[in-house]
Amino acid sequence: MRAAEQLRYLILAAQREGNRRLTAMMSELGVTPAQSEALRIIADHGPLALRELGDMLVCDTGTSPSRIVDRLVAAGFVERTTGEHDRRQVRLALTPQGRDKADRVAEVENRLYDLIDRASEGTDTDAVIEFLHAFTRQSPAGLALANRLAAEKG
Amino acid sequence: MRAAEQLRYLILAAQREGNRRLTAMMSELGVTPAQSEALRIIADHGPLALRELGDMLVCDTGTSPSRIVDRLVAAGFVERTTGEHDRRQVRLALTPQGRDKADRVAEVENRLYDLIDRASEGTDTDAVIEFLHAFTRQSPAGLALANRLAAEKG
DNA sequence: ACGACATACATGTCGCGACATCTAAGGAGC
DNA sequence: GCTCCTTAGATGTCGCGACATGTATGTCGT
Repeated sequence: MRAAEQLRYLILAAQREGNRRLTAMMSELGVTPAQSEALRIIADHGPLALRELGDMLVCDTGTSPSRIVDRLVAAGFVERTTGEHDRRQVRLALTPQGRDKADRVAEVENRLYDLIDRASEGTDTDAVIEFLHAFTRQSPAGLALANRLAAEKG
Repeated sequence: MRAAEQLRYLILAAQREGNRRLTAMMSELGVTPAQSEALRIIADHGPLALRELGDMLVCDTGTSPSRIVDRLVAAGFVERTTGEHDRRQVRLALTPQGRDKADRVAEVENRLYDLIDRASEGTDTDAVIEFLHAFTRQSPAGLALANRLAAEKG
């Protein structure tokens, strides 16, 4: 089997396994991984337009994440408001319950990251990060992550 | 941002981007990435039971891949036959068109792997493979890949 | 002011992908 | 032979994830 083929399937397998675990961990909060990602972005980056959220979501990079937000609104975590200056826009803000849920999501995420840290002991993660970064540069999902990192610094 | 978090999103982004490209490349053959994977496994590992196929699929590792096979049967690429000795089983075999399609899929895959090789020039892919392998060991998707590698050697 | 174009978002569709549940068929112990 | 248990597969459900399309709103050129 070509190295590239192995790489392809390993990346797929790693994503699946990570998502499987995260799904299990997040289910105790009643949210899915995709919902948790959106929740955390809204929590961290304040009231946002749907487009701005979409620009930071690694999942659902294609179209606007209307339907993920639908569920967050239905669950009472997010409030949709029509933009004041631009009536096309939608402003997304967390409700008090949403803020609370986002905090709990952050805790669960940290548990996941601890797991990842433990699993990657002894390996040069920086090299892996560098490699994957080069791989995803220019891709929608890669740009979403870059946007998130940029916003974190600014 | 924690390294583990970056790793998490980079793996997600890499999978998404890879799938996006593969979808585009496979669409000229009228098959999806998941269908192409199943097609190639049946082509390489002869008549198979559905369970055996499931044990080698990195995608759809959960339940049996009945529905992916449904579409391959509907497209005329795969033939479902009830097992002779065990009437619960289903034997999956390629039709002549399926064999032809599998060959074309293999060509497209090689084009993808060439792209990956070119994109990973100058990086130590073996280290990345080692890392991801450790990461997916014991996971369903990881085991599926291991099964495939084992069958390749045997 | 108005028409062409662009942008923000919603919505329809399709194929997964994970989970739960159901049915049929086989096998083991008695 | 009969019950209990396991296994193989099919099927229902839900939430994505990618794509295409539709609609309302804003903007720009003239």
